[in-house]
Amino acid sequence: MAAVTSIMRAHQILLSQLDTLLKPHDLTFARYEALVLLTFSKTGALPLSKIGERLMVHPTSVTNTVSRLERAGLVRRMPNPRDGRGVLAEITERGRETVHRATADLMAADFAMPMYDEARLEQMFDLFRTLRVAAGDFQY
Amino acid sequence: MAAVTSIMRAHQILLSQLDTLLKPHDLTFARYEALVLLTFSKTGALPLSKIGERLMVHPTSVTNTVSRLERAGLVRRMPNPRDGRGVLAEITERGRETVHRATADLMAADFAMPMYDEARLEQMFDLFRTLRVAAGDFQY
DNA sequence: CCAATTTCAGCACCACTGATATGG
DNA sequence: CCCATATCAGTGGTGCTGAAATTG
Repeated sequence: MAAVTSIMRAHQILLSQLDTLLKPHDLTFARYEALVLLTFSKTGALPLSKIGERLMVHPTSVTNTVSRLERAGLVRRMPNPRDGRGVLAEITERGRETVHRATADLMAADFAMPMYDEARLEQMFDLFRTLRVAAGDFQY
Repeated sequence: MAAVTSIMRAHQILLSQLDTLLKPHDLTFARYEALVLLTFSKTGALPLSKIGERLMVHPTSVTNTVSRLERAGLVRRMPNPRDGRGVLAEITERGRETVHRATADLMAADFAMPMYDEARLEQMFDLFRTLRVAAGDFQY
């Protein structure tokens, strides 16, 4: 139980600090994650379904997130040429610039975790890998 | 960054499973935490301000949480005899029964973390202690 | 007079359900 | 016909701000 509340509290603290760092860029962490995902894709565009799968968020939440990013001009919707049912979210030039600046800010703040060295960060990642695999995250 | 998203994902998975376990008891994890805090206090009653401090939640959120618990009959509001400005939230008998049943369910499910042994849970707690101390949690 | 406690109205965000249109 | 994709409307939960009433 102590471990559980520990995760809850850590998440709460982290998210709050990250959102504060991202606020000047008009981003929340959820939106930032979506943008980063797009920058890491080859063509800068992904079907909404893929985004939801990778970030483990509900389809309606993806629609909402993409709509907000689109209103901010960081992403644009495109019909999926390989599936008439689908929609692609494509990152715009402004989106790339924004993600670049935001990432610089986050890195300057050590992603709000300046108190850990590389070894401990890796330890943390490894610990949670077990949980995430059990929950079906990491679906390669 | 991988460590950060790792925490985010783990939290998301955990909270979802915990809330599913708590749903039959008409509780969310936030409300469960508040109830547990009350059962652990000597008199079964605490000022709202103390609850907010311990759980690190905003004063208005405490008001909201307590109101929901009160509507469910698990808690009742009392004037604070030692501070005319304050309000005490006192757990009711039904509240104690509910928390007891809910805790039994959570323990039966190993708090949604059956994949970890004691050593790893402790390791997790210790890792996050650093972050929480830095953020002013653990204000003894 | 200032500070602390609590409440309220209101807003943003996220998760979800249920229903719907469209296409594979 | 069934399934997948995406959207919309609506609900519940949480987190905050700003303002107010009450009391120390």
